[in-house]
Amino acid sequence: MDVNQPESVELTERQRAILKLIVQEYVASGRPVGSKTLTERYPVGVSSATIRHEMAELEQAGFLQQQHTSGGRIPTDRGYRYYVHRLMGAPELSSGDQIMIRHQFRQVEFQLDQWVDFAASVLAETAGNVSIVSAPRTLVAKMRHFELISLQPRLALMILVTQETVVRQMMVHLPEDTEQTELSRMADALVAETRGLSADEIETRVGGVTELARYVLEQITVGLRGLNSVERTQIRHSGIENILGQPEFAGEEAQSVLALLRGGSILGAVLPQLSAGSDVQVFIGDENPADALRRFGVVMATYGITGEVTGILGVLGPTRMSYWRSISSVRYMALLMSDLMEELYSS
Amino acid sequence: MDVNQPESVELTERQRAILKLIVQEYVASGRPVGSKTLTERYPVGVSSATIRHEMAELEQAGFLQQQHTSGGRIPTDRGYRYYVHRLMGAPELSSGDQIMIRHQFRQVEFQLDQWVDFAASVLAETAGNVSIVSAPRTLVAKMRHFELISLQPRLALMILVTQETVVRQMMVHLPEDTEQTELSRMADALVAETRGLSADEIETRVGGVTELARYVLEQITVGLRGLNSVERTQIRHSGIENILGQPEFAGEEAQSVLALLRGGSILGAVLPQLSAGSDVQVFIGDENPADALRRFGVVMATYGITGEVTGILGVLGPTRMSYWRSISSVRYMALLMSDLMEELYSS
DNA sequence: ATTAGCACTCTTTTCGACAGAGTGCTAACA
DNA sequence: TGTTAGCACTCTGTCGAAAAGAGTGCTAAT
Repeated sequence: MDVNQPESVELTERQRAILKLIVQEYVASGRPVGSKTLTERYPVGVSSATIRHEMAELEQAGFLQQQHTSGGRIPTDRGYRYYVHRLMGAPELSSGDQIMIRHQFRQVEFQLDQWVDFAASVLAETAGNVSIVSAPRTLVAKMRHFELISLQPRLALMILVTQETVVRQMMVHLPEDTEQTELSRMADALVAETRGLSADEIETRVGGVTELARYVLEQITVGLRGLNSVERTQIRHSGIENILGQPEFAGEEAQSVLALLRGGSILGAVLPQLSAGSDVQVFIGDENPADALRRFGVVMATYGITGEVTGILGVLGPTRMSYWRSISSVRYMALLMSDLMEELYSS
Repeated sequence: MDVNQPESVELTERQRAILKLIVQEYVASGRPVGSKTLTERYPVGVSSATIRHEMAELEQAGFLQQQHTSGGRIPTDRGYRYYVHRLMGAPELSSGDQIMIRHQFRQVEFQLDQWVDFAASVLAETAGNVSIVSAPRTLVAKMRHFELISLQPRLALMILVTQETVVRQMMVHLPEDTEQTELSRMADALVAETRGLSADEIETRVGGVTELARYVLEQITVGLRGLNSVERTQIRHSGIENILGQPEFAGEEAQSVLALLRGGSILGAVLPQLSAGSDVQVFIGDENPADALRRFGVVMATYGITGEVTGILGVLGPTRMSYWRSISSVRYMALLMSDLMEELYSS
């Protein structure tokens, strides 16, 4: 277990049991849970008065909170945190689910883009939340191949393939009228010269011979840089429906999620906190750096091959969400995607 | 004006004025409109009783409907239809908006994919609804160029570029270990042979020499066919938040929209009705072929170059939506996208 | 043809009462 | 000393009646 910062305060065995039940009950029902329901619904060996007593202490310690004087208690962010860290148990997807998911991936076309899309939708499904997945990004994109295809005398389509087989296409306005044959010849020459180089290296090491070649090289560096700039990183998301049904996201709240996802600003909100390579990371409510996420729980992980290609993936839901489900799903999906990357890039 | 089927019934001048006001008022407020509010809010020259009388006739004629015995009237689908066809006036975006949009497009990278995305978001914004945009599709994709890039001895990345400069990448498992040089040589030869041909033509006319070449050709036909099969047509959408705030899409209704968009089934629901090349087409409530769209208004248009490349684009909203805004936005956007296609494909 | 007036219908809001759920505290109990 | 039963109290949610508001159809007068 390495699901973020530990919790120092010690609770009695019974308090922990009660906290656990409260979290689970609240996550399941969505309604604040009181001492009586707890004793009725679960075979705790004590009376409601005792539970009340313990609840009061848990509240004192900051694990529970009351929204109204009467009306049961709900976990605080800290309560969730304790639950996730100490009470929840090891989150692991059932092997049935694992096999099913892995099998589904085999059905999908062998292609990065599709994997990312698919991962987003599978993750949304298994975690029952909104999922977000970024396409993996290389630290430094390196040229593998490029093509120039003449469209008009002064317009060409440039197709750029990196070492990591990421393909990017862009239109290039040419400084002078140029024939396809000429373009092809130049491309061949430049490919030979720039293979395996990064944008920086191309810029310093390679001197263009003709003006045209210089211009094309410049475009290539632009293209390569574009591939590893964070701003351009695309985020796919899926499963907004999952979150929409829930009571806490009635009207306005729903819009805020949508806005978050559309602008792609989740990335900015979440990314700074993520340390690559570690296990699944969980941010609950206030723990989120971004204000907009204060009322959400975020479960993220990185995937890929450390030091080479990495992407992020995770889910986003109300603070009151099933962390067990989310964490197990995210963890497994990160593992799976890493495997796939390994497979794709082993060369 | 050519916004779909005309309406035969004749109304008096006053009835039309009243219908127009009712539609506008209802679209704006979302609440059924009664005779009194109408006389209070607008300078109609008659009393509420007269309005009531006329309303009763409009209801008889099928343009209005009452949800409850008391509580004002709302337009029927037919009422909207009449409004759109006869009362609304020519929908045209303000020239300011037009210039702004066109200018924004200049800022975007010169690339098809980006245009489609961008069109979706601009359209959602200006129409204030959910927008859907399909990438333009050629009737028959024709080969222009392809590349094979060796990844592993038996795995290559194939990049396929059509005459229309649509790029598709796919992984190809090779039947035997093959070197990059060998792949390149074969690709060059096959490109020369297949340039300008469609999948069908490639299949019949070109006989592969080696087993490998035959296999690659087969993959190419698969790739080309994939590009013009309807099922694969991707739909981008944008602006779900716009629709979410509205009262009619409180809980469950919202989910149905999401489901529609996610599955990509809107395409299937809308496409059959669309006749290419004509002006903007409007489907109001029951006029929609698909059951799922019965409570929506749909405004669609095709764009592109007739007979060569066409895509669709449009918006989707509650029946109670501003048709004027939607139609003018869709019309302008279709025009703009057609211009861009023209520019891209003029060669 | 229009309109003022009227009786009627329905929806929405408001308000009080009441049940339900939960709490804290205290006193008794083991 | 930890546990429990009991009690008074608080707050929420629901139910129903009453009132308000909006709209309608009809009729009779203009």
